[in-house]
Amino acid sequence: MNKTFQPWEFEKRIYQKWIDEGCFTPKIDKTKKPFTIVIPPPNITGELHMGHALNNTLQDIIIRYKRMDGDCTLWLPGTDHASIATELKVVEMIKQKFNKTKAEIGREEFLRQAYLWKEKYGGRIVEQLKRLGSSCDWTREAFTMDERCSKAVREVFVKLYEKGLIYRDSWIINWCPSCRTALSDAEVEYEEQDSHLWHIKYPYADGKGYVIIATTRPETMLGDTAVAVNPKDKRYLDIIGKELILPLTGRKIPVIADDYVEMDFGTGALKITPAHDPNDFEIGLRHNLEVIKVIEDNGVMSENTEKYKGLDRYTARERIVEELKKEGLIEKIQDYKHNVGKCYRCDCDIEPMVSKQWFVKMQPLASPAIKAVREGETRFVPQRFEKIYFNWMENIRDWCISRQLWWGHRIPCWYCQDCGEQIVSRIDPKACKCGSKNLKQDEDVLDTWFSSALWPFSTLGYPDKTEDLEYFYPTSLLVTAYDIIFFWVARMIFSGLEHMGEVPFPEVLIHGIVRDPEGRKMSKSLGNGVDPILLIDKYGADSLRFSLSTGVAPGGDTRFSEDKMESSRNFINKIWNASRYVFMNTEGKDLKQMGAFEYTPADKWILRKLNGVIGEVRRNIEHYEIGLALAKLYDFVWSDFCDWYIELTKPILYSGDENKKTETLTVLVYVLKEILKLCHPFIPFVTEEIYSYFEKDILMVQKYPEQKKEYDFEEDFDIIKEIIVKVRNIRAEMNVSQTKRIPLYIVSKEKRDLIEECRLYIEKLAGVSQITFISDKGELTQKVSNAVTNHAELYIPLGELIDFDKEIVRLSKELEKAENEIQRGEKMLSNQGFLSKAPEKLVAEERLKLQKNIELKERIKSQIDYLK
RNA sequence: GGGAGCAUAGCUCAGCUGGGAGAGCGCUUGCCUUACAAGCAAGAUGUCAUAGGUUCGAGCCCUAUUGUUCCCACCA
Repeated sequence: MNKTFQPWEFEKRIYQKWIDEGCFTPKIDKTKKPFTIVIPPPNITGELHMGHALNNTLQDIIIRYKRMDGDCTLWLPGTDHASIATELKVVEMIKQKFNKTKAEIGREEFLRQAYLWKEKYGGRIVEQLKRLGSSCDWTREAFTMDERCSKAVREVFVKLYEKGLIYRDSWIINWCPSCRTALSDAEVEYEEQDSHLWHIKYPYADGKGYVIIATTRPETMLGDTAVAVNPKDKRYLDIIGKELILPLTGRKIPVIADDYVEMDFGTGALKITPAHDPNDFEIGLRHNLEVIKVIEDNGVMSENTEKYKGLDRYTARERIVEELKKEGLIEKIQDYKHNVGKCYRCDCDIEPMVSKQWFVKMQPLASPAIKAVREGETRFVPQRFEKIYFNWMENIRDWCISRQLWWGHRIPCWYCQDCGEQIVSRIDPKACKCGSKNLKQDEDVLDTWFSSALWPFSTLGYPDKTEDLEYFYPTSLLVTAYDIIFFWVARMIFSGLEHMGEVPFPEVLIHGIVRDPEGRKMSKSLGNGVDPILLIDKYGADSLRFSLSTGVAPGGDTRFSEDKMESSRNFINKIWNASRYVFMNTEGKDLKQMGAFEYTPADKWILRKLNGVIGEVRRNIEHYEIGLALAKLYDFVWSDFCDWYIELTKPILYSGDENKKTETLTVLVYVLKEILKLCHPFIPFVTEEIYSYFEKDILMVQKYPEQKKEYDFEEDFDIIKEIIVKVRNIRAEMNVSQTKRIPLYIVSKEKRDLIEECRLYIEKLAGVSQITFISDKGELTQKVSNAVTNHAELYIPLGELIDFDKEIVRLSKELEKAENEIQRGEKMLSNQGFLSKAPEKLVAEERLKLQKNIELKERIKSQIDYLK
């Protein structure tokens, strides 16, 4: 074994071994409990980022744990076609390669190029997931546009259409003028921007005066078809029903009354543009207003705007304001901050627009989905995210699912060019009812999230009743970041309920996002992102996994810094070297059976500790408290196993007693192997590699450690530890050289046997040359330094090294501590309320502590007197 | 406008059902001790944001306040 841990030497080899042995592929066994996780499919356009790394590390920890614990586990991987993101990439690629636009190259060729692109680059993220150690069943890898998933998409679309839950209509939608497609509400992000509130005069048609309206979007005025006021607004009561002249157009528009208008905002008069504002659109419907579209799909002014036609919407805004100023129709311009909708893919300003699109009717789907979570069929961890879910589901609007793109699932609807019939069908129709064969398929594709919503069952074979679907659905757990609860989690829940009649998973583990060392979100524009692959190259995948999962609590964000990578690597190196110590001492030796010999006090101590940590780690993982589990392992491995147990084995290994040596090595190897198993889900590569030095078998398929009753020893080895620490303490304070061995005198009545048995440990670990038991300090004739523990008084003759003043100061501090403790205990025990209401066990414990502290105090006091 | 989270050592954060404040990094001192200097040993460090309340007992529960981060809504 190398002196230091060198992950690049074995990570790829070990991953290949797991693959070759088929360790990731479950064998369906109906007598076993299935445990299934479907991966949140990364976009084929994506490069692995820290968010993916965190998400997949958590999934892998849980799935590896469940696999070792005996469940029939499936972690089903795959990728998402990411319709907008991929389309943008391919458009760019085509422009560079052929200097052609989408329209010029045509749909068929575009799709051919897109598939070529996908073949070339789409698999990259999958390779990156493998570097991380993800134990996905790659034989079941899915893609949202593969045959299986596409079949599910079409089935679901047709089913919902036939049920009347999918419809096509002209409605106000979010339009991205840059991506040139409609978007769902969830795909719009709002950002506060500095702007103005323009107050514009709209003259009465009868020529007497004007109404002033306030707007943030003057360019849309060309599409105004009314001005609305609140019916209760006394200022405007008499003008309701009057006509106004829309400036710059001369068109006549009415003044209408609608409750929606706030009286105390702006002027209390609101211009109504049904074609370009969602609220105005609703008002327009109520009042039957004309819809005049003034902005085109590409963000320029439409032909309805006459002389502004072809201008960009923001240029048009400036022109219009200028002209209004010229005509004296601008009352005032206020500075104003407001929220502007942005496209989540390209960051372009969203234009609300009336457009003919496909929608999913949400009400009937949302209600059961709300009920399911409310009744606990699906549980969010942590629970607070349920509120977010409810809030969204309860206020949901119909879901716009059509996208004016080519990369995606084409909408399975055909229009008869002769009779106008609309045919929605599972299979491509040959002819219309009217006999015409002149059919044209809808040009649009579906929202990417429409197919991801089906992921937990489409990947398992739906709509076919496959063995996988039968056995693995519903899945067991979903692990995802909180930022896609709406996009994905919520939609999977209602889709699962609707199409499978059952929630897709009983639990959702929500985690946070990875931030930079300053707590900022990692982003391309800030350039503060870190490439997980580079980190893996430098420190190894295990270090990255450890860094990401240490300190994570469900739902919490985590800050990442390279310092964490170093301390993670150091910990792994610690395990590596502890193993090296064990390996070097056991190589080629025959060991005994556990239980076939007498354990030393140190053995009993470590076995008991091991039992404790097994219980805690198991419980933490079951509750998805990954960070806590890891902290406990860290502490056990480093402090208990390495710092103490290994050191305690040295006196025995370096003694000449071959029999004892073999016994100690037996325990040492046993505990180490248990540690490797315990740590394996978190740091799979290094544990597997180390295990191979000891066993031929594969570690990842071993049984996860369980607590063993026979290791729950009654032991008081902590007394020995305390003696060792105290002696070391004196040595450090008295500046005794580390190599100098010193004699130790001990007064101990009740623990003398134990101390006697552990003599060797104390001598070796505390640098003691000889332990002598005495019955009273009066027996000592030399000048001694001393320390007191609860079970022993320690005396160390140090000759001239002793500084009595220093000693007295040190002991006085300890005396003070003991006195404080006594005070605290007396206060508690003199409290009637405590005595009568606190648990008996606790009261008894406090009594015992008090007793001990009083004894301790007396001993220290007598030491101080002795020194004076 | 509605909602949620967070506030604990110099920094990053744990602290599970209320019962003597913890870790890592950093810092001080001494050590290359035959697994490991990516290390060992011994240390120092806290008004648990503020003010009330519940309780025998509060970092933890309740109320208010302050600061901070985020999500949703979109009054033009």
